[in-house]
Amino acid sequence: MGMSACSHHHQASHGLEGAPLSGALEAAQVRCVRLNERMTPPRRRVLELLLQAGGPMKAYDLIAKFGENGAAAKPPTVYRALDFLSRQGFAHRIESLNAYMACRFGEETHTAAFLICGCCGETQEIEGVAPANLEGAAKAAGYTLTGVTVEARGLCTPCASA
Amino acid sequence: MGMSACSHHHQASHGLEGAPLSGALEAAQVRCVRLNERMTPPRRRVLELLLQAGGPMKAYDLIAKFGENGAAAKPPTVYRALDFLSRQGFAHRIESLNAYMACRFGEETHTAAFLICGCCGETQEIEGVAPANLEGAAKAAGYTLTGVTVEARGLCTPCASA
DNA sequence: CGCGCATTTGTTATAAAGTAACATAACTAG
DNA sequence: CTAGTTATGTTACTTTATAACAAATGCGCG
Repeated sequence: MGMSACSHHHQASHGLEGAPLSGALEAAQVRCVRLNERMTPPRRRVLELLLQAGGPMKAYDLIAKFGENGAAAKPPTVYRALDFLSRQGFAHRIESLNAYMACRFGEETHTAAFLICGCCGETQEIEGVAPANLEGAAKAAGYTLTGVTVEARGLCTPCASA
Repeated sequence: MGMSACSHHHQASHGLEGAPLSGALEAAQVRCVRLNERMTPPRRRVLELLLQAGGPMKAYDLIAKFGENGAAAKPPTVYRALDFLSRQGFAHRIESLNAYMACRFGEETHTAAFLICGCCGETQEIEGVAPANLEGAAKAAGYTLTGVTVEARGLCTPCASA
């Protein structure tokens, strides 16, 4: 759930802007065309906000920032865009934060895993940490796997040393 | 979030009752004494409901069932008990379901991992599936780990064959 | 083209999940 | 027994998310 109270606010921004931002949006667009999916204006706008943020965003912050001129969106507009972006792998829901984040990696379907600082909220998506033995345990229990969520809690360097 | 619609409702109950139930409650009580923690009536009651259910329960279902004679609890009563039970390892929050489940294992602190059927909701806690390389990835990113959540989605045997 | 179907969006309303804040009570150490 | 801490009771509210249905848009096809 929430962070522990933490007095030191560092939080490098990590967000995209300018050419990298439009490049990432363009790449998403291209990928949609290839997959026969539609990158519509609201979907594109939500992805843009996530890429600009460069970290986890709450749904209602997206809703508040959605409109170009300070106007908010209606909740379903943003939730539907988030559903789409998650289905296509452009974004992930971070369950333990009730937040959403642009996917850092390419289109290959990976096991999304996150390192979350419990103090400042800094969150990184990481690769290659699929749980060992999970396949075996699932098989033993008679489950066919469709996806795995890994969310690791910890302290980032600045928070640990403060 | 929710399950995919699914017409077949099997769901073996897995819940405790009678002697096994009171035994489990007694064991929790004993463990609390040893750790100098207090197994108070509301905490005990919430744990009892979780053990009886034998599977994930929503907070508001616990709230509704809390009172002995059909009376509901106030939300903070149950949420506080759930916080306590989670801290002590008697229960886990299942992030991707917004639900809570009694811990199936003993007191050793383990990485809680779950197999969740996306169709019928059947959920099992499993052991020994800590993510490979997570320690390394965390270290590389400068994180000190404090805990890990693993939630695997899939289809249980009845749902897969239906 | 223009008709029909599927997908997406707009909109209103409401459900579900969780917490803040503060008063009261119960344990526990001295 | 009294002061401090921990837990509970209670009211009110915030945050998060979805249902339901109407309007619009895109898209294949005759």
